[in-house]
Amino acid sequence: MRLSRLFLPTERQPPADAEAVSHKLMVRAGLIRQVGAGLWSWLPAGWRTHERIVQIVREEIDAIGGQEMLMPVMHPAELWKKSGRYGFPEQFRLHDRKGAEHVLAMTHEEVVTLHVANAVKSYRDLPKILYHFQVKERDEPRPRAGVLRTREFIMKDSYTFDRDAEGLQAGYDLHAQAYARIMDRCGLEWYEVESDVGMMGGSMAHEYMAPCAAGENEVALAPGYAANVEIASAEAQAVPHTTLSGALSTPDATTIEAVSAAVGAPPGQLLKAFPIVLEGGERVDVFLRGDHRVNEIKLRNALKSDFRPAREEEIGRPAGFLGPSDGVRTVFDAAVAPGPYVAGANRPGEHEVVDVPAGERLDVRDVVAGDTVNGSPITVEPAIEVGNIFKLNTRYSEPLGATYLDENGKEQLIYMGSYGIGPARIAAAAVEQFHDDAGIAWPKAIAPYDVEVVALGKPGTDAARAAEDLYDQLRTIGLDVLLDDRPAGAGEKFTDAELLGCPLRLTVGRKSLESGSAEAVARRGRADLDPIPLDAAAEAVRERWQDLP
RNA sequence: CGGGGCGUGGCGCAGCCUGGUAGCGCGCACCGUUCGGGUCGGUGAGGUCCCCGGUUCAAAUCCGGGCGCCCCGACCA
Repeated sequence: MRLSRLFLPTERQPPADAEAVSHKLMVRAGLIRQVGAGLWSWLPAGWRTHERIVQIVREEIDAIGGQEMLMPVMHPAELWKKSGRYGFPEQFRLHDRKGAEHVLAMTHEEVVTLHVANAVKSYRDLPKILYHFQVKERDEPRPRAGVLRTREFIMKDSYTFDRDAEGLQAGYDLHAQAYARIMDRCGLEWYEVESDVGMMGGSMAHEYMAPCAAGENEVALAPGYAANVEIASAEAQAVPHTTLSGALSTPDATTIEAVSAAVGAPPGQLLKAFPIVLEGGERVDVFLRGDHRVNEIKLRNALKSDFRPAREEEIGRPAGFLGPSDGVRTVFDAAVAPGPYVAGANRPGEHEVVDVPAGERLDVRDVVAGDTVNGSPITVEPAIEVGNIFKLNTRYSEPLGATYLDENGKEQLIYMGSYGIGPARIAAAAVEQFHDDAGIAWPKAIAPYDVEVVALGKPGTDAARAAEDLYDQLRTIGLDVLLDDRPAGAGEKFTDAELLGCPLRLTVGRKSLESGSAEAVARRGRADLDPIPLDAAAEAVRERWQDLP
């Protein structure tokens, strides 16, 4: 492609409101443009990257037996009512001219299950892996960071259909393998982490996380261990017990910090109260060490019930001075070692030292850096979720009637899994992970173009002709080449090339022609490579190419 | 949903407080110059100042309402 003809509007300055690196650079490099909140266009060069990622995903899902198809974005609302997923705040709803209700697809479990329910009759039809790349519409409360969190985005979603849990496990494992290959081929740094399955059913889930500063998730990492902090579990660092005893006057001290200061004990020697009401109405007081935070997802999972914070009148004791009490079910976090703690005295203005007995514990706290897993301290890093795999079991086959007849002619529910990947997020994550002050440094598998040839000197000069010739040579060996043939200065061309971030830059100019070569620079690290002899360019470039990241 | 901020040529901004013919840098067009890190000089095009209403002789500027966008937090089944 000739840069003189490419629609690649680069900007010297980033959008004023951009915060994330990928947001700034992708806009500046002319890859994406905003249309509205969480609504983005992909310009030609950006779309090339998107489609290269798509192709990698396609090849790997095909390789595990996936069959590509396409399902619509607009669905009859009835289908979602049937599955019990109608009316989420994130769901776009609309009416057609006859007044019939429709929704825009947030995902495609309902539709794919509908087809399978209608078409699959026998165990002989199973297993199946079906997938498509399709637009998802989610009315996010807060779209952000360019293409990282949008209201409309393309997702590869695949679905496995199996006769039982073992079959599902096999499909799940296949996807885990495919995902690992996809992440590697895309050149990302990534982790597979355990994740929460949510309230909508399912029994196992993993997320594929690309660590980077703009990440919205946090992952806890230790040798051999990786988990979303939403569910991460680790051994807390021990703290010595308090040496205080008896009643302590703590007027107005209703926060951990205030109590800690008032009694002269570090937060870890305090008990923090978290009064809640379970779904069924039961009151529970959860107590954690004062230096820990409650993790509502872990708490919900541990209690096997949704809950809400208790209102003051339901607590019946002065909020801010809560301690263990006989009248209420009491739960201690796993990090609360038996022994004395400073806790609320259940009277205003007073705390007291209470002895927490040994007994049942639930792990309901957020892990923090320095906690240990198998003796190794964990770190907590921000990361972007670029993919997830999820065991649905019979969550959708049941309401939508997806069943088959087994060998005994007995009707059985189909076991399902669902597996998503966001190509846009992979692209943004790659930018986040691989950039420098000058711009993007794409992994070679997903760069908009493989090589950018920079032609220096005026059109019609020897250098310009040599650049054209090099451009032709490289294209004949199957490389995607961008030729900067614009009538612009060298500085402008180099600056734009570095912004766009193609992995290999070849410069042809008066200087390089003296030795009959093109200068070669690897974008990653801006490293000078051996020059490319122009009379045997194809071979030499092929060689350099292999070593590029 | 809570908090904060912004809306003025394509991009980045000033002007608003204190009302009086809309400005700067970059970009763009043309001419010349330069031609290996955004060269230099000249000429020029381009704006419903987010929208509606009000105050006023006069509103980008003051007042009221609305819309849009961004950031932080909550949320993200």
